[in-house]
Amino acid sequence: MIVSRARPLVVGDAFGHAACAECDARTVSVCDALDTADLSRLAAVAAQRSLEKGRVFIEEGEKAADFFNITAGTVKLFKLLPDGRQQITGFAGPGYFLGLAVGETYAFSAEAIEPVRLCRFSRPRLYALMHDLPALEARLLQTACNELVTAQEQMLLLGRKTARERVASFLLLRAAAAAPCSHRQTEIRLPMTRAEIADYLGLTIETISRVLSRFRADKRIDLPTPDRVILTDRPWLEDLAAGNLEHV
Amino acid sequence: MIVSRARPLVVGDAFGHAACAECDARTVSVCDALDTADLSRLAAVAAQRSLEKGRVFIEEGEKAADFFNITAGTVKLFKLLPDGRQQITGFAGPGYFLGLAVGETYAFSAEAIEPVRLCRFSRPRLYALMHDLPALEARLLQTACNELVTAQEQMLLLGRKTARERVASFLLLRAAAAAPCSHRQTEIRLPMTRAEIADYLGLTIETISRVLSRFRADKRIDLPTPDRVILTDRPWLEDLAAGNLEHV
DNA sequence: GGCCTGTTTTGATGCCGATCAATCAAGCCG
DNA sequence: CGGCTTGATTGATCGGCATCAAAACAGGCC
Repeated sequence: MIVSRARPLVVGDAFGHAACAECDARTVSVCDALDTADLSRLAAVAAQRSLEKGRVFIEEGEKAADFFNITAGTVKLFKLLPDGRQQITGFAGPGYFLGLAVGETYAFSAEAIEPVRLCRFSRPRLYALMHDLPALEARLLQTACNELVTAQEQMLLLGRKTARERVASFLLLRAAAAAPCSHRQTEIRLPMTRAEIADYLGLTIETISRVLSRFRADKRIDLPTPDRVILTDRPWLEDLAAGNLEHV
Repeated sequence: MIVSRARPLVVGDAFGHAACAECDARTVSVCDALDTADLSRLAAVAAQRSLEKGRVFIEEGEKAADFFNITAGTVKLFKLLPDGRQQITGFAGPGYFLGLAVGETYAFSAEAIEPVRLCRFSRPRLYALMHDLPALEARLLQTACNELVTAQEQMLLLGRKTARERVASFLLLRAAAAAPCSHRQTEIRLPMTRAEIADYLGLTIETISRVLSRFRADKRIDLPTPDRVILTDRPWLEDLAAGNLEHV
């Protein structure tokens, strides 16, 4: 449930740019790399869309025709095996740039797990713009490197961490993702279901639930509702996530 | 054991460029994106090095001062947990561009698992060059996207595939990596130990060995020596790796 | 050859997390 | 209110891979 915040009415100097001026994701997205004039050019090739929860808007193997920039809500990025096994490779919130694909087709699928708003860019148009705006290309490279680092961290988690370490890492990751909004908060919101957490961490629903219950019993976290978590012992969680404990 | 091939003596038109002309990795690396004139500029900021087996030349957390381009041999990229658990995030052979790091520090370590030759670029110099040569920057973005796709595939493997599926995927990946050299070969060489395969696939040495033995008993592969594998039933391996079997 | 060292293979056992299954809590709607 | 649905929690049991242990093998060296 995204709070639909009241937005100030802004009269833009260019079509589309008005939307950028009031965009919540403006300062944390690739758009931040551009000055006002160039942002207008970017906005000119963008189209805004709203997606209801559950909507799949990228399908693995489809022709990669568009890039996306999330401005509100959360999406999951995932890959499937023929028998239905699912691996979620990441959750993308406001500011996330999406669609960096090699070759002609998407390598993953994407689904809105909440109501989502996003900007859509046609691939050839964005490429053309990249050619003109080195700052944009540099920013995308930077974004890709960030993702790469995140992906490597996730491989360590999936390949070598225990269930408890994975869940601790996940909670801290969520806290970090929410941090830019209001610093040092101990309470986090989980917009995804247990099944989605499980598919992200390479575990099962039951294991997620059990580990969270155990954390609560040990007074490391609190769970007022299933989708709200309060980190009551963050140092301990950090040690666990880093692999410093695991004899406890 | 890399075969040290005899190289033709070439007189380059610029210092360093001579080395490029005789470089085995030239056509499959980022260097391929540049024309002769620009390649000279790239070569001018490069330094060649040889590394013995076992040499760690990038350490996670260290200041990211250099980029590297492998020209011969194989290196492993990995992350460690404090208690020694290791996750290998990838193996890099000739042509691989290395060091794409966000921020100031490397996010992973790198070690030569064979005798290695590589080109080293100082980070600020390469950045400066990127500014001048859009083709280079575009190529690096492309490289980063490729890595991202590979990383996502690996997350699926680590999070959701069984031990047998992982090993099958690994063998096919090795075959594909060797393919550019001589197409459709059924024999592959494994320059890494069982321990390294295990740390790459999120398994143990024993499991790797057992699965390979089982594959051989089932006449899916042959193992003339521990580091040479012949894929005798590639279609079956492909089905298994894709997750289409696993009732067998 | 014979010894040494490190890797791979094979075997016996155990445990963590998966699976199967039941209960619980929270909407939603008639 | 009660029946229905969906997601979360808790319990009982199982199995795949890890762990522990030992044997087989290979290469290097004298």
